[in-house]
Amino acid sequence: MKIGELARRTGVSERSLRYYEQQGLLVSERTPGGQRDYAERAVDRVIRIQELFAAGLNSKKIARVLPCMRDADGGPSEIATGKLVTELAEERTRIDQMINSLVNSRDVLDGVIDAAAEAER
Amino acid sequence: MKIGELARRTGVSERSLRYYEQQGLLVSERTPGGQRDYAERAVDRVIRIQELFAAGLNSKKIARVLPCMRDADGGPSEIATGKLVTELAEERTRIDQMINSLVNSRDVLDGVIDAAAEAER
DNA sequence: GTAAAATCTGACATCAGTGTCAGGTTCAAG
DNA sequence: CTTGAACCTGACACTGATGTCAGATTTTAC
Repeated sequence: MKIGELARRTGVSERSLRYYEQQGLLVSERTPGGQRDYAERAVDRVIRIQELFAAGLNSKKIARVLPCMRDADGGPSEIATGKLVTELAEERTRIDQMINSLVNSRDVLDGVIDAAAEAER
Repeated sequence: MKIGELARRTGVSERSLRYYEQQGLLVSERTPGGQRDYAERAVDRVIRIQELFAAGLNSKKIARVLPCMRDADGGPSEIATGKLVTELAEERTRIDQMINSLVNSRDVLDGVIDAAAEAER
């Protein structure tokens, strides 16, 4: 599939898809004319990348993690080194805290929304 | 309490505290000499602000939400308008999606970490 | 073959919170 | 007093993913 379709199906801009490739996060075949041609699995991969970005990992770290995760089809093509595992454990902790923080914020917003509904009646 | 102590107790830099004040998110008394003097409740407030930032709200929106939330001591000093409620509901949806995304990423990292532990033995 | 749509590369802009530094003032302890 | 620590304002830099635009090329539809 070409870049336009991938962008549409993932909700990620073409700009970002090219950037991901430049950062070594995403690979593509090329047509004889030089246009990108993506495999079907690219869809899942792009979504994972987006999620990892949202989780606060930068592209360098994502590039190191990606080969270690189980792909849609097969098992992981690489095993994380001890150093990477340590770093990922830290990220994991951070993500956990982030989730707690988000849950708090969600509760706060709910409180404000409820108070407004309460006041209305 | 002065800015240094507040920074220490909240883990937020002095720079950020001054920025919050500039954005109308945080108020402070001033000593005769012009130095900031915070009330005890500022601690909780700063933490809330940080959480709302982490949840992706910008300072302008936070400034609108803050007066509508229940403070540590009393009830909310303002009730959210219909327009604000609509916006907050959207934010809430976004935060929910964000949480889901983070949970996914956490699971992915766990998978990588587990696979490494698995491989080691 | 032609025209429109899609894609290519490269460059520059943006966002918004935060880091950092400079030069000056205030505060608190001895 | 004096001195060092803490604080003040103002300004500039940065980060790094993403938006956007220009000009050229490829692809697709007719």
